[in-house]
Amino acid sequence: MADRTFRLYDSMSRVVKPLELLEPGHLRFYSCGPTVYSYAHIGNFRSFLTGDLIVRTAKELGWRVTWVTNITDVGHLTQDDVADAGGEDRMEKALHSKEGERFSNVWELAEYYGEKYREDWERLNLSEPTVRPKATQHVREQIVMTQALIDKGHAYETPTGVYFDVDSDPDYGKLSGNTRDGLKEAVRDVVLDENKRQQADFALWKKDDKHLMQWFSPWGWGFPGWHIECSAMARAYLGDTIDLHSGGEDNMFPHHECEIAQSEAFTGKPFSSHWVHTRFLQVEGEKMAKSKGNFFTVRDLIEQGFDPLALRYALISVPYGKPLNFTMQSLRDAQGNVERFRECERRIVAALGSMPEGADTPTGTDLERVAGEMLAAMCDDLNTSVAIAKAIEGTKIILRQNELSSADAAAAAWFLRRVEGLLGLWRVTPEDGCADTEPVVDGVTVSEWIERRATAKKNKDFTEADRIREALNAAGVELRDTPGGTTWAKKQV
RNA sequence: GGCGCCGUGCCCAAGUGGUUAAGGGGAAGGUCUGCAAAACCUUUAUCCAGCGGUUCGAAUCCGCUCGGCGCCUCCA
Repeated sequence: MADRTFRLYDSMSRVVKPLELLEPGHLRFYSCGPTVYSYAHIGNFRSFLTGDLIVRTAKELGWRVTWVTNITDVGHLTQDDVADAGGEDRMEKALHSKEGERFSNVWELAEYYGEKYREDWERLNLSEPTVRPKATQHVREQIVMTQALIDKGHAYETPTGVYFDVDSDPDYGKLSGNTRDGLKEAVRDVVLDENKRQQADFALWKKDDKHLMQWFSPWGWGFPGWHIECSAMARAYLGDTIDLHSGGEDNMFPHHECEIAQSEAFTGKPFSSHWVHTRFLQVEGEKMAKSKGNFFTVRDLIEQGFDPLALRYALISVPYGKPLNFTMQSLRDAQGNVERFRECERRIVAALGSMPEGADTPTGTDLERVAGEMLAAMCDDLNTSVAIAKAIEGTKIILRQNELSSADAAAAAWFLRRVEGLLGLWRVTPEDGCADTEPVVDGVTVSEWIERRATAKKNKDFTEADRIREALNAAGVELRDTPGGTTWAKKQV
């Protein structure tokens, strides 16, 4: 397994190529995280899930992974509007919105949404990053880097801020394909400013002593430019050159382009060996937008009763490099499939009493083969469609047998753990298991009801048996008669 | 205006030069069952928007036409 190559599309060279590590067996990876001014939506998470899947695949390959994904808790310009120095940024805008009324300041607002973001992250079963730095905790590094860029002649100060001099970087535009000539039009964080040398020059520091979040710097009170935070944090935790950097497709320009310019001008070394960008998702064939009424946050869908793992399934069912058409139907389709993994778990537990640990020697050669194909699919530019198909093929092999032998159950458990590790579409039911606490219906436990129903059935009292089944069903408990007896499961949406 | 993507069965969707075009949903039939549910099995595209070309050979490459979408601006 260790000799497998992990191939990913690289946006810089525009070709699928093996992920090459600076230090063999150790992936250093930075993913752009969200600006926490609101609840994260499913599009945000499609992009974060790409990072998660890369990390999972790398770990299945036995690599050590240092994964940094930031939280941007500083607001940035919503428009290229320098005339109005008190103009709102995204954080301020959120604070002044109806949603934001309950917060007393932007710091509280950022803290709140950052916390909610981590909750969604956990519910969608993303792996924990090694570090999750906040931009506000690294302002000092950003100031140091900005000062150094001035010293090296790559940046200059104006009455409104400090700007990166795009002309000082002959490679500027190498990621996005944008040329300086093509950048006559203003872009994000490219501020209209008479004092700038070039329209395309972008802000490293904005002078603003009225901004709600401000820090003191060699250039007075103000706040850092958006791009510099990622350059500073990536370097702080991962070093001058990293193996891989990811983000949404919209990050390619200007954000990542500017990060490359800053970091490489600062260190004189290549910034990242590999770039991965996740395509946007659409909803019912259209761009997801609040104005279109097809805008979904993760928590909306979960509160509507959808299984978080089904949402995860739907969001990773199409490879990251293609647009994903998210539909309610696809979410319902996903539900039954994540349930299959749980059904496998029930069969295993029924056969062994619990999920066995350390069953690394599968007796099921079929399962071993399928797991290998599943990993191979992920190594092939994260072909999640094929990997999921393989996971399902595995469940069929397991569920085909009505009762598992203990050897087969051990193999099945091993396979489930591969699905868990690589795709995250199944997770062990928690021990303390509030999730699986036995429901009590009308003051009687489900197992007691099952016994009463068995008695009724034995006495051919099918009316009573069906009445019990219906009552439990109405209470959200589904009964399943198997050759080995009756089991139950909570009904899914 | 600049750049780019997509069009595969009823729906979602993998496959991008060569055996029988993955997988999921749905539908139909079957096994099991008192009935149901769950699970499993079987069936469901001689064909990949249309037209033309390259090739021994194309859903996969090239051109055109039609249709849908995205980025370039806050956005993952």
